[in-house]
Amino acid sequence: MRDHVAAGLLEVAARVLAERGDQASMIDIAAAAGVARATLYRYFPNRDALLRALTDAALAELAERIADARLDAVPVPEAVARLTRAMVGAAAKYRGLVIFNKPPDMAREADHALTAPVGELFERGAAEGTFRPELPTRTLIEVYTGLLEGSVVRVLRGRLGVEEASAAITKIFLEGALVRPET
Amino acid sequence: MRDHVAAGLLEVAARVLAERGDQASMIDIAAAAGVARATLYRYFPNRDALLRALTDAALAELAERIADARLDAVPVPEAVARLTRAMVGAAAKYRGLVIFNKPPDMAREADHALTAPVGELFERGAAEGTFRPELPTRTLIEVYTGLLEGSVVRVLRGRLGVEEASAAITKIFLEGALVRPET
Amino acid sequence: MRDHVAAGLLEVAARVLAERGDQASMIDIAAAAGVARATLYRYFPNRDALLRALTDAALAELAERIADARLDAVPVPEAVARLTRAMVGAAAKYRGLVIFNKPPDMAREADHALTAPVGELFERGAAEGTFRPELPTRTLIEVYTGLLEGSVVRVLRGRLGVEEASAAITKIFLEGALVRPET
Amino acid sequence: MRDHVAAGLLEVAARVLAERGDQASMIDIAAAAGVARATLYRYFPNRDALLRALTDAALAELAERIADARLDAVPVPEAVARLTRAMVGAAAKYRGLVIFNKPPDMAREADHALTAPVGELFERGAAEGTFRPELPTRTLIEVYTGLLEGSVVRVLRGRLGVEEASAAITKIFLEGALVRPET
DNA sequence: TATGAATGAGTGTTCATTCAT
DNA sequence: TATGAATGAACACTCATTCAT
Repeated sequence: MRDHVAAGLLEVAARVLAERGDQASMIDIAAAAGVARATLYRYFPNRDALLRALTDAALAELAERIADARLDAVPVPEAVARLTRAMVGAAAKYRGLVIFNKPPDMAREADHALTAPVGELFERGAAEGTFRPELPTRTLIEVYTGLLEGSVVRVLRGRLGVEEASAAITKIFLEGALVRPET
Repeated sequence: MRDHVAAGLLEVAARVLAERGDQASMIDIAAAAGVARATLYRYFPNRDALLRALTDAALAELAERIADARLDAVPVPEAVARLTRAMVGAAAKYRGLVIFNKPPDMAREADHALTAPVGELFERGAAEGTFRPELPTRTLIEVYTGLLEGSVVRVLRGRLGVEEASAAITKIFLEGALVRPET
Repeated sequence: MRDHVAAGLLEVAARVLAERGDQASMIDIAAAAGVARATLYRYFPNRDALLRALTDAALAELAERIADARLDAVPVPEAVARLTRAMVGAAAKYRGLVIFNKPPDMAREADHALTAPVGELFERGAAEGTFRPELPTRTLIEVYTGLLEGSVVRVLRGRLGVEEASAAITKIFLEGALVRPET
Repeated sequence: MRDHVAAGLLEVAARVLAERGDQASMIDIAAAAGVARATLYRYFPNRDALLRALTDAALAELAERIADARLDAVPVPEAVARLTRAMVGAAAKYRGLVIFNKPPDMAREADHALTAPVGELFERGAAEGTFRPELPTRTLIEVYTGLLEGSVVRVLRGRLGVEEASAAITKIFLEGALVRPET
C-alpha cells in the first residue's frame, strides 16, 4: 500500500518536474498529486530524497531495459538500435530525469549507468571496424548521447513519438540523412 | 557608456547562468560582476529583463552568423555544415542561452529564430532530393535540432570543442557513423 | 485499566520532557512510550492536557509529601529541613515539572501550591523570631524557593544527589556556608 | 552604524527570549524589534548565530564584571559578595541568557566561564578554612550556582531587585537565615 | 549614479492534531 | 480500541525587488 502510494507520487513528481523544470516546488508536486504538502513529506522525508528516489527508479528501469536488450548478442548496428530504443523509452517514461535534474551527488552514478553501456558498445564497434575510423570513439559517444538527450527533449515536448524518434535517431546516426548515392 | 556597462554585465550573467544553471540568483550575478545588487537592477529592472536581454543578444548574434553564412548560396550539405558551425558557435558563446533558459514568453520567438533557418534549409534539401525520402522533413528537423542542442551541452561541459563538435555533427548527421561499404 | 495506562504514559512523558526539555514533541513522547501518536491522543486530547495532567500529578505528590511532613508540629528549622526534602524529592521525581514547564494557565495554581506552605512556614518563623529580622520574609521566601529551584536543576542534571542536595540546602540556608567563629 | 543596530536587535532579542522562553520565534523577535524578518536575518544569518551572539555578549559582560571585581585581592567573604553582584547583575541585564538558553555547542564554554571563577574562589575559601569543612567544595559550588540561578529567575520575574537579591544571596549563603544565637 | 538597508513573498520542513479503518 | 494516514498551521530561511542616502 505504502509503496503503491509512493510510486504514484513519484509518477506525478516526474511529470511536474518535467513540466516546470528543476525549480518545481514541493508545493507544486503536492498540489498536482492532490495531497497536502505534509503528506508528500510522509513518503519522502525531504526534497532530495524525492529526487533521489526518482533517479533511482529511472536508472533501474533503464538498466533493466538495457539488460533485456542483450546488446552483446547482436551485431553493433542492431545493438545501437536497441540501445536507442531503451534509452529513449526509459527517458520518456521518466520525463528525462535520468538525463537532467539529477541530484548533484548522484550525477556521477547516473552518468556512469548511462555512459557505461554506450561506452562498451562503441568500443566494440570500433574494435570490429564498424564505425568510421576518422571519428574518435570518444567523440562518437558524446555526439550519440547528445543526440539522444536532445531528441528526448523533443519527445517530452510531444514533437516526436518514442518510436518515431528511436527509429530516426538510429537511422540518422548510423547511416546519415543524405540519400545514398547509388553505387 | 551605459550600453558598455550593460554589455559587461550581460557577459558575466551568461557565464554565471551557465555555471550555476537557471537557479543562479541575482546575488550571484551581481557578486560575480563585482557590483552591488542594486546596481544590477539599475541596468536591468528585474530578473526577467536580464534574461530577456541575454536572449536577445544571443539571438542577434545567431542571426548575424546565419546571415553571414549565405546558406542559400551553397549546396545543401555545405549549408548544413555552415549552419551547424554558426549554431554551435553562437550557443557556446552565449552558454546555450538561446537554446535553454529562455524566458517563457520568449520561447516562441526564440524557437522561431532558431527553427526558421533550419526549416528553410531542410525544405530546400527535401525539394532537391538531398535527404532520404523515407524521413519526413519535420522529423529530420527535430532530430537535427535535438542533435545540436545535445551536443552544445557537451561543448559547454568541456567534453567537446566547438570545431570538433561542429565537424562531427555535420559528418554524422549527413553521412552517418557507419563505415561506408565500398562500392 | 485506563488510568493505569495513562499513568504509565505520564511517567514516560515526565522523563522525556526532562531530557529533551519543553520542546520535546508528542512524537518523541509517543515513541518513547512505544505507542502510536494517535494512542497518546486517546488518553490526552492535546499537548496541553498532557502537561496539565503532569503538573496535576506533581502537585498532588508534592501536597501529599508536605502533608506527611507535619510541618506545623515541629520547630521551624526542622520544618525547613522536612519541607526542603519534600520539595526536592517531589521535583526530582517529576523532573522539575512542578517548577518549570508549567502550562501558562496553571502557573498561578502551581505557584500557589508551591508558595503557600513555604509562606506559612516562613511567616511562623518570622513571628517566632527564628529568622534574621533584617531580611524581609518576602525576600527570604524568594531566595529560598530560588535556591530550591536552582538546586533541583543540579539534581536533575545528576550533579547532586537528592539527599545530598536536601541536606546541603537546609544547612546552608539556615546556618550559612561560613565556618562559625567559636564563641 | 551596523554594530549599533545589531546591538539594538540583540537587546530586543534578549528581552523576548526571556519573556517567551527559548521557543520564541524569529518572527516574535523581529516583530518586537519592529523590523521585517528578513532584516533580522541581515544582521544574524540564522537563529543560532543570534543566540550565539547573545551568549557571547553576555559572557563578555560577565567576564568583565568579574575581572573588575578583583576577587583575589579581597578576603573570601567579600569576594563572594562581589562575585554574586557581578553574576546577578550580568544575568539580569542579559535576561539570564548566560545561564539558560545557551546554544548547545556553547554550553561547555559558557559553563566554564561561569564555573571557573566560582571554582577558584571556593577552592581558595576551602584552603583558607573559610567554609565549613563538612560541606565538600563541590557541593558548595553547586548549591551556590543553583542559588544564583534560581534567584536570577526571580529577579527577571520582577520579584526581587538586583541589589536586594545580591545582598540577600550573599548574606544567606555565607551566614544563613537563622538569627545568630548570641554568645 | 551607486549602494547599503529593508522587506514581501515564497520554499523546505516540522509538528500538533484529526480521520478512517 | 489502537493505529496508520492525512493535514493545517507555524517556523527557519532565501531571494527578488524597492527605497533612502
